[in-house]
Amino acid sequence: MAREAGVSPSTVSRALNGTGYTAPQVRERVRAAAARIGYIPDANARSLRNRSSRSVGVLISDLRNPFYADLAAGIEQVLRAAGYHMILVNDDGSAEEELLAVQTFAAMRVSGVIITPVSSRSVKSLREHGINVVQADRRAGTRHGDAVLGDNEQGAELVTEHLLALGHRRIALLIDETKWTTGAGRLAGYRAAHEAAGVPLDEKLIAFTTSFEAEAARGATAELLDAHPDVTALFAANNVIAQGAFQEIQRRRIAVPRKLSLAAYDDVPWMSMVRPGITTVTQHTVSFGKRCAEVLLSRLDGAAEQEPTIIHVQPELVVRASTAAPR
Amino acid sequence: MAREAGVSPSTVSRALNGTGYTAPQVRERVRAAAARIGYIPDANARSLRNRSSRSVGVLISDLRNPFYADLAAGIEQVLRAAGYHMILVNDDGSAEEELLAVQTFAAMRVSGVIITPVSSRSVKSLREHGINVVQADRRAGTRHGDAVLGDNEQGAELVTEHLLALGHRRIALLIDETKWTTGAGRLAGYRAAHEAAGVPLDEKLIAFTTSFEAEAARGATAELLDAHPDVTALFAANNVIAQGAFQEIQRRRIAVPRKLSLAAYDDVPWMSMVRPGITTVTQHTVSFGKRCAEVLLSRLDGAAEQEPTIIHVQPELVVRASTAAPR
DNA sequence: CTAGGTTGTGGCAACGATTCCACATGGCAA
DNA sequence: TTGCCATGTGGAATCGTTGCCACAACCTAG
Repeated sequence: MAREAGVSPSTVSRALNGTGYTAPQVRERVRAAAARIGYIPDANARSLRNRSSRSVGVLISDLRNPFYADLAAGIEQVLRAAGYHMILVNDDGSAEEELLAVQTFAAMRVSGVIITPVSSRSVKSLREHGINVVQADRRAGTRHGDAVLGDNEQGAELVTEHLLALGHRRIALLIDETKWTTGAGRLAGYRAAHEAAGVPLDEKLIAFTTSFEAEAARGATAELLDAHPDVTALFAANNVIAQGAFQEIQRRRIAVPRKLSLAAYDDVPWMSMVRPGITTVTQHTVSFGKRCAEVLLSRLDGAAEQEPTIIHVQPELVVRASTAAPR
Repeated sequence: MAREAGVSPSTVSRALNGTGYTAPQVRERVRAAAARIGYIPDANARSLRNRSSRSVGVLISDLRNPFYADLAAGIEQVLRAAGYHMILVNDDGSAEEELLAVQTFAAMRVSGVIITPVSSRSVKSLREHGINVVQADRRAGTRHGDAVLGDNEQGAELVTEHLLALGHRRIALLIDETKWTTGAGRLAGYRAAHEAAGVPLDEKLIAFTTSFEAEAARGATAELLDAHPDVTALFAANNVIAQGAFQEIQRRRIAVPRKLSLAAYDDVPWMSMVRPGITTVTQHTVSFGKRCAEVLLSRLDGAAEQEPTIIHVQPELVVRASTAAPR
């Protein structure tokens, strides 16, 4: 390239990047030569020299789950606009895969990582490598560092309050885990709403699913309905569980909301397509993703040693037709 | 790192990569030192030296569309297992964004790109930069090079045959574009099935939507139903159009399939959640994505100058409850 | 006329890993 | 003893870019 333009490599660099002195006609000559031979500066050489790349690692659990897909879509949109690109890795909820991805990101000298963490080891490991981390949606172990989180407790409280206000007294909670801050928060909100309303809570109405699959949630719903026929409302703690619950309810031809109310957490497309539409809590997932990317970018821009940014995304109750007063 | 292990950089490289001679105890010493200081080889330096990276660019139109999300999920799964990682870029169906992404990929010296192409320029540009390209789902302009495609003509024929066999004679086609091979193929299949059945086709029943949004499809559906009340079946040429059509049908409280049959292309979750379930053509999208990655990987492995691989994924009709004989 | 500043360019080292080549050591056969 | 091969290690060049430094040309003020 330097040969093609008849100048030194230094001058090429200055001309193309606009740093330092360059005579206008030389700059033009270099530009013309670059266009002529289709020259594109090598990003690897640049990263090597600068000790940082324009890449950001994004580590999520399951791209097929619309929640994560929307999150990634929001992240990518903001990163792309800022001239970064996204290395996307699915960890399938596995801590081992997550650690492997961390290795990869470290090797690539990414300028940051946005992660829906599975284990705290990965987050710790990233920090040890001096990589900026933004935890998205939930936090694993560590209480510090940048994070963009939903207010799970408040969201679950909104749903539960809504059901209690309709007159429900036997409200079951279907949930997959409570180790993560998401599950723990939603459970806490469910409890808090009962407490606030002075309604006693039957612990047996908290049903745990055995895996992250919708099919497991369907099974759990079946067991719950068999064991407690007096339940009048079901609160599914995420979109996958809601799917399983909905399928089981459909299979049994239970009239919703006449015989049973159903509410969910996270708004995904099928919830507004089915009849009755599902009452749920939306977290505006695409904007959620955008916020994550913005927090990371401002960390990259600004002085590294700022206070950690913790953003709480406001959950919002979307009332549809799947919830009504019990008979 | 070389200092830490007390050996030369050359030896570190040989020990860690297992290339050339290395004494077992030295190899062990190097490994131990690497583990002790958390050493991870710099991928940029490696890529610079090797003139190739372990990255693959993936360029899709819209991550929020479950078709693309599933495709990307399949691709990522196979790439990750093979030690590659995925740079994911959304082009929002814009040729400009697509070209920008091509620049990025070229700069990164990715070992290949998997693309659902918008314009043929991008594909040509990638080839000119000596980058391996696999076209996924559709082809833009160029007829050669590796590709993994659905058999759109056959898929559309399956749907149309199914409707014709049920006795429908006024079958409308809702479609967004016919410039891409997907749209063109589906239109051709719709025509071919009519031809084969000897049923005359009313060209006015082919309705074009004005954008890629579901809302546009809803509008197009409304106009179509107003203009041609004698239509007994609707064939939506993709999942987004199907969503718009379904919403309009729901809004009008048209009884499906009693008064109107509805069929779609591509199977996405809501289609099996709603009642009646939507009859559609599945392309097994996740496997579709896996195939794309496999084709690329074998191109990277094998001699570069092999014949182009063209894979046609077999479409499959999924009959659900949204289609029935007309009254 | 000279000193010092401004503008513009090239040379060189460095980033970190790889790979060829040179070279050292030791064993073994002639 | 000499020569050769196998084994193992280090040195140096290289990949492409950047940024510091030196230096050259020219201008301007004293």
